[in-house]
Amino acid sequence: MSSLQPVRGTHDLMFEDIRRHRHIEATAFEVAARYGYAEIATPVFEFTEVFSRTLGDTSDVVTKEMYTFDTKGGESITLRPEGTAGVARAFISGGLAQQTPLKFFYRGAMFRHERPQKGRQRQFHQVGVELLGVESPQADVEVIALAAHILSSLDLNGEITLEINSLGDVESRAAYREALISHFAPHKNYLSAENQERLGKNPLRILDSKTEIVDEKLLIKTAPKFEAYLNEASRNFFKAVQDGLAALDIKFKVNPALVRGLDYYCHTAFEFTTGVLGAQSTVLAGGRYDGLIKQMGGPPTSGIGWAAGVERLALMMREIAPAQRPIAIIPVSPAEETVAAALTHALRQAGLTVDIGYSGNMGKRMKRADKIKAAAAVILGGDEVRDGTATLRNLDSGEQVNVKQADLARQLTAWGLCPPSGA
RNA sequence: GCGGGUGUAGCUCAGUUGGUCAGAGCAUCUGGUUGUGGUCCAGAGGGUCGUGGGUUCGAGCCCCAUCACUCGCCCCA
Repeated sequence: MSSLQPVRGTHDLMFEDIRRHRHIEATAFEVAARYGYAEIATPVFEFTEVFSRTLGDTSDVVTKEMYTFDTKGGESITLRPEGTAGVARAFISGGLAQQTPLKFFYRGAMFRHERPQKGRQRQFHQVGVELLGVESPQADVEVIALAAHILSSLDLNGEITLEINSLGDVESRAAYREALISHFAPHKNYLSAENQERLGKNPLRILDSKTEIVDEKLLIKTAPKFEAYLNEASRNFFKAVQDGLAALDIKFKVNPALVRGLDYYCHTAFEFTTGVLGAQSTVLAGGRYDGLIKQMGGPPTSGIGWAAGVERLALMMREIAPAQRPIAIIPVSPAEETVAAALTHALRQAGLTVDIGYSGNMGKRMKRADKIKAAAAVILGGDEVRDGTATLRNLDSGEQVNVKQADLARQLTAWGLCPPSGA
């Protein structure tokens, strides 16, 4: 193994890649801000129990995918595998219960020791939101609407569909769990080893397993439906969410197999998926977690949120051009380099994007200007320096004029090449 | 974690049954054009064939291991 390779499952982001990431994060934040969400940045690592307590011991994320290590002080800390636990911890340790409702947006790197694949890395990035302290189904609607709004703002290549489901409240879920167990337990032998294990820990998860075995398929297909076990309150809640989405003209499909394993999830679960990313089809997912903050030791507080995978969205995005084409300053000979440097500085101060090369004759510098897609070249030779002028060449049209150095910005504006200066 | 596939120049890839097979295009650099780019022409540089072993007279090609990527499972964003 070469030590000069990046660690497995990690990536350097540059050029087009990082432009896409920035664009996704900026768009997500901009739209979220319109909905009243404020940014929160929690630490990249937390005490291990922040995650182990919230994600539970049945979750693969906790049981085998976390980057956990001991500090010199003997504390166990973990690189965050997801964003919600950190926000919930911040809510508790900051005593924010007095300030609900709270709307948070976050972005950043997450870490999971999974087997890498396209759209699945060990260090990856998410943007996400959490809405804390609102019990009403209106919160679910808003959070889903925000997600849909962001996704449509990104102009993605490929269809994205929204699926939702209800996990009901505690009572409904307990009843359904019992029903599933009594449905599957007598035919346990038809289930795969994985599903037999789930039967004990997490019977809901059996519903969304992909199996090829006919008998198992049939068994899953004939399982009782959650709908029948939702109590009235849960049913009303789910209906309110669906009505709310319909009122906003947001298309969705109810998918009874869409489940969450952890106990603190309740009511709404939703996923935005695409067919263009292979096995990594989920692009954004979330749900309601009314039990989470209490389970972590805070005051009972309802919450709902989602997270989206930046890498996955980036894979679906069209090309992002660099923000601004530069102006290239080109001294004809070394004698003009000092003046050229001063002019470069002045134009940058005036708010222009200016590039100057550091070597080569004029022909090479022109080539470089072309390669970096400069909009115009400012040519400074002996004559120009003597007269306090510059030769300005429009690199798209080939048009070329001699102007006073002080008039450069004006001429660029006339050509439509000079963006409004920040000044 | 499990099961497949792939790995040759900076990039995209060709390399027939192991015996001039180390190549092409693009990119880069140089020159044609020492005050004018994008086109064109000519030329040049660049590869321990992912890495480490093994088989063989001989391995890019076969075998083993390993690393990375990739597809599916799993899990999830």
